[in-house]
Amino acid sequence: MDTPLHRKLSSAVSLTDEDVIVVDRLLSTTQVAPAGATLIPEGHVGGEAYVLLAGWAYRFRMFEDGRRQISRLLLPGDFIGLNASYLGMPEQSIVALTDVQLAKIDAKLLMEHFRQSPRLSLAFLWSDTRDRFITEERVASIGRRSAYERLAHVFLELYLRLELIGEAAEDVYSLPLTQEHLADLLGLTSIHVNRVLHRLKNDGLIAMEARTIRLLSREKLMRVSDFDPRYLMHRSPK
Amino acid sequence: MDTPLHRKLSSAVSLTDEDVIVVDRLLSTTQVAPAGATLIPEGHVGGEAYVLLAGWAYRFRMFEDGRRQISRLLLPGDFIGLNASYLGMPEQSIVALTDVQLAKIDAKLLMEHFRQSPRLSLAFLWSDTRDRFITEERVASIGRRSAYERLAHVFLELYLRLELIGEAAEDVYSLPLTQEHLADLLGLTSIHVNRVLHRLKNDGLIAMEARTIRLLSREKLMRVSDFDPRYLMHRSPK
DNA sequence: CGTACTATTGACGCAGATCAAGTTCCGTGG
DNA sequence: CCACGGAACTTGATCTGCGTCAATAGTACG
Repeated sequence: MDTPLHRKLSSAVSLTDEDVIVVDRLLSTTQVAPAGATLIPEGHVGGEAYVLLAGWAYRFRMFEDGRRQISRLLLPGDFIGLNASYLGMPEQSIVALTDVQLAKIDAKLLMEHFRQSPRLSLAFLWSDTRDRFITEERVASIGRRSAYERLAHVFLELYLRLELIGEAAEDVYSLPLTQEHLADLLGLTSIHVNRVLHRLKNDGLIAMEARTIRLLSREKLMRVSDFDPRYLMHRSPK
Repeated sequence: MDTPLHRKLSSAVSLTDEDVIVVDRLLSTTQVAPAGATLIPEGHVGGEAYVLLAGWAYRFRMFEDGRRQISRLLLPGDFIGLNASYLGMPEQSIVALTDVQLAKIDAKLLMEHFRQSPRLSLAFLWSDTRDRFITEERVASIGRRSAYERLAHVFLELYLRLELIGEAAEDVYSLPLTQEHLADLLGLTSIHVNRVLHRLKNDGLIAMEARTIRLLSREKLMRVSDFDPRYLMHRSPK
């Protein structure tokens, strides 16, 4: 098989055939949900864990007065609520951004497998650590980068993350985020995102049409945003 | 023994005597470093892993033009570079904020122990997940909270984290951060931190003298910052 | 073709940055 | 015990990136 999850895990470690079988079995019970569906409700305890097989989702913090901050974007191959489920701790809300396909996974059972396959547990540790690094780089973005730099940075990040799972190539990928999503992800308003997006286009850094983005100069985007790809823990970190 | 690490881990799971012995053995080789010392240099690969036994440290991202963002504050009982060490991946810089006492740990050996003690590995998974939630809440802070709210929030967070390890009680704790550290942690300038700190004092929310902070009204601080303690995954999440 | 998102554009305001001086606090050495 | 030097903290004046408010225009779908 050649799913996003397989690509992702085997980019980190060389899985044996047996590992692959274990992973496949994990993904056996699939289901779908439409865009906008709540996958994990706010504060839900001991909930289910999933692998996102197709489509995008996001995890967010909602404030009492309506402010919203997206804390993490979930792409195909990413885990949803795995740690919280296993620990029996509450999760933040997670909502489907597009129509999604999910595989429900049994967290306890998965942890059981880890005891048998060091490679598998290493791959998951890698995935977990990478998610954390992504969030820490987001802190750096929101805390210290300008709006222009933040957008440049996130478009590069998404390209590399999607490329890893075979969903981006030749500087082009499908971007289902609205300007409001981008704003909530980057700590901005959608109005400002709109203006800065135009600047990026005018400056010849990106082109967008119909939910598709093209990076016209990764080189310039990297320079602009002081992009250091090491945090993504991919193989050939430029 | 009753170290911060023991308190932290046993707050999550009930460790057996044997687990405690394993943990103790991990902490056998201790060393010290002065305030300002670099514990992990930028981009260092396959480095050492430590447990912070005493003192504070921080992990940060430095930009080419000198901007700095602290991505994580490390308190006694926290792990330093554990995942990165085990995975052989590069780490961000980590610097001692105060004089610190460290125990070098062997990441491979520790992972070995996990295979034998489910409780121990659960405790570490809890710690890891909690660190991630803390960072995600920081994203929410920097992205959507005002400077006033951010400071209120971080003072509550630090209180609860320190209380867990027995280093804060009765709304008072020692706060070795300078205003510049606070600024780099919260995505502000030290000048603005200074002004807002005065507002918090005038409003009767906190009092500070000689590197010690007193929370005069946790109630008000929580209201102001829309503080939801669940993300810290402590036992009695009020 | 209406209803409801989503994107766009302009005018204006403000939280927080920047610039520029001080001042206070300490640790250190004479 | 005091003088010195460098952090750390203050305070004021001014500027600006981004937010807020308001209105319009696409677009998508039922």
